[in-house]
Amino acid sequence: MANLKQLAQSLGLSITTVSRALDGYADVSAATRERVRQAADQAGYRPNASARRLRKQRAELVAVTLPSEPGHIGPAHFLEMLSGCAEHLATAGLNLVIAPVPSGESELDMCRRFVDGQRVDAMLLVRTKRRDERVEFLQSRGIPFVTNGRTESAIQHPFIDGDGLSGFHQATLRFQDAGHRRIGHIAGPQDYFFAHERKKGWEMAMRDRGLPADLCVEQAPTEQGGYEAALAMLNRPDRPTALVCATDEMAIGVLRALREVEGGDTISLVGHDDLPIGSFTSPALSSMRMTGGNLGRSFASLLLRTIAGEPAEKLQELHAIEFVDRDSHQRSSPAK
Amino acid sequence: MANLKQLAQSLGLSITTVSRALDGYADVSAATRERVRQAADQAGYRPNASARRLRKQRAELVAVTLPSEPGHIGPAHFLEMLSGCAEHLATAGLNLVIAPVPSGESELDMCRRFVDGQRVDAMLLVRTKRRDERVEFLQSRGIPFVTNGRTESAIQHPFIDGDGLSGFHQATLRFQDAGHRRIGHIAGPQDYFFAHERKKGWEMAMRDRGLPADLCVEQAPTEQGGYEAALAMLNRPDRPTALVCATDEMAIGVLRALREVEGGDTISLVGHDDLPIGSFTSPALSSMRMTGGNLGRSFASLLLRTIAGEPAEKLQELHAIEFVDRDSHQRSSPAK
DNA sequence: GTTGACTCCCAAAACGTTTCGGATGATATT
DNA sequence: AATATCATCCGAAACGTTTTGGGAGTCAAC
Repeated sequence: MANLKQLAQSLGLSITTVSRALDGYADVSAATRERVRQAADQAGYRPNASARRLRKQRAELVAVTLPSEPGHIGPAHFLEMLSGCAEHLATAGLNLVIAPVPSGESELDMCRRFVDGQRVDAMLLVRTKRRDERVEFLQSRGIPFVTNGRTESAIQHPFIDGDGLSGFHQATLRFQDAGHRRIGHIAGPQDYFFAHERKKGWEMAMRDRGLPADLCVEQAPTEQGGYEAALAMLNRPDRPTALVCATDEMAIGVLRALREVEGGDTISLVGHDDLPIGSFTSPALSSMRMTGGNLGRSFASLLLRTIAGEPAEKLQELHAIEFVDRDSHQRSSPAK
Repeated sequence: MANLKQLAQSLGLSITTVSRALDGYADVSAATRERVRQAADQAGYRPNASARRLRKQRAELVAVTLPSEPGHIGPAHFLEMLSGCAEHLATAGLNLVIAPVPSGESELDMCRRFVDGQRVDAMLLVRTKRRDERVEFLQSRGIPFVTNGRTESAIQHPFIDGDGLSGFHQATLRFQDAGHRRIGHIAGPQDYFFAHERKKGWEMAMRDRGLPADLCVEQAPTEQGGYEAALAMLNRPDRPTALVCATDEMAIGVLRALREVEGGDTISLVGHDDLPIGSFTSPALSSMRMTGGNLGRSFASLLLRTIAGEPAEKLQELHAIEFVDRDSHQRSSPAK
């Protein structure tokens, strides 16, 4: 409501002094500072955001791009992560704006809009592709950004990622140790870094034991995708006895397929992401998850540090994957 | 990168003319307009957002408050709704910022921060309570806002809501028509408007047929809450034969309880929200959903219209509820 | 009584845009 | 030939803040 000029006038002080008093500068006497603070409190004064942003040449905003895949925007806990991120950013005076890609516009155009209009101080990119044009653009412009998931970019950039390769490697080995030989992989779209990495982990484990890595179907990372991929795979004569699934959402679709095909209830399954819903499926879904605590907070911290100018090399977090043992990974001993 | 001054200089024009040319005013000749546009395009010029916001006294931002209930932020499709809203707002030059409530701060303080700092042109409130202090505050300040869910506020305000009372009334009647007499309700927290409304619908239907409305347990609107509520209700001697559940998430918890108690597989169940996951549970979850198409887009439209000054009375949408028949609502004929 | 240090305060510029109120010629009207 | 009309353009103010570069006054030291 009120602005600095009015506040200054009512106090018989200059705008400068009021501004500096509120910012706690030492060159205003303690008495005046207190008097100003009281008046500001009482008037409910808050500095006008646009004016400060203009003057300080900072947008006080960070944008997160939302993928526009039809009907699917990311795992169910994604919003929770964003919320944590926004909350932590807010302590530094930054707000988080969500930036879905409008139909008819590319993700690149959207980044451009935000960057060239100086609407943001940094960006958060999710669902990175192996070769990601958003990353290339932001690097060329020198805008700070952090990605959720690595890329194959030649230039380093800050990221947080789970070590999906190791995770899927280990998970596949576990199935092998339990006696499984025909272990299938329900893969996500291979242009996504995470999906490619998880598939490589599975492949590596199969090769480790001299087994063929041929039971693989690629599909959209959704319940429906998992369902369709599983149906396709289970109709093969060399049907797998265990499935390693790129995401929990796909795994939930797989569960449905397992209920529908004969003998499906003997097939073991593990997903990835540890969605809360996993405890409530039937059978309860075994899964994997990234270690490392509050993800949103970590993103916020990385964003703040990259804005502050820390080098990318120090802002890369690769977290180990841990297993979440529930029921679906040991439904029966593998036949033959 | 470039600003108006540089652009004007390089064209040998005044700042005024360049600005007006880009905004398509009629008092700059077609030839100059074209010349300016070309130069602007080529320089990748975008007006500085902060400067425009300051000058136009508009924040070009809308904030949506995120509930801070521990571990739960809303139904799984909530982000999708936000994305649709953000996308539509963007066509009017507005961005959507997400505003989680920091720990130690009330939702009210948060609204205050946004409003008094003139950081937003409007707010979107979700998970409204029957008596909602955020609503009261925004009304007192005269800031445009739209709510997801009605309130009991004496003053009208724009909202979008589903007619939960009718929906739950109808659903309960359907169970009665199928022969059920003991129909329970798994209720959400009653200070939420939607939860209260849904319970009233169930109660009304029970009373319609002279049945007691005593089989009701209130719990957190989460899978866990539904699970616990169901366990409590199923251990009663007068165990229900059918359950009407305030949300799908609670219903998914109920499904788990039904698997764990003896005879649980004969109990019918319906939820509300039509989460995508409902097709993939076992049994597939019958549900209800609000009619009315793209919810996010509707919110955006209401927000724009209330910012434009349309009266609240014209900005209230109460949508009918439709049923989504899958398997869980007819698991067996009711015993006795 | 001059100098220097120190405390407290302020005028003015700057951030980049939009917009108000003309100014300047050229053309049409009387 | 004077006047009105029109098409183009522009200077300057304004939005509300932060920050630069002092200015005035007090006090102590020389």
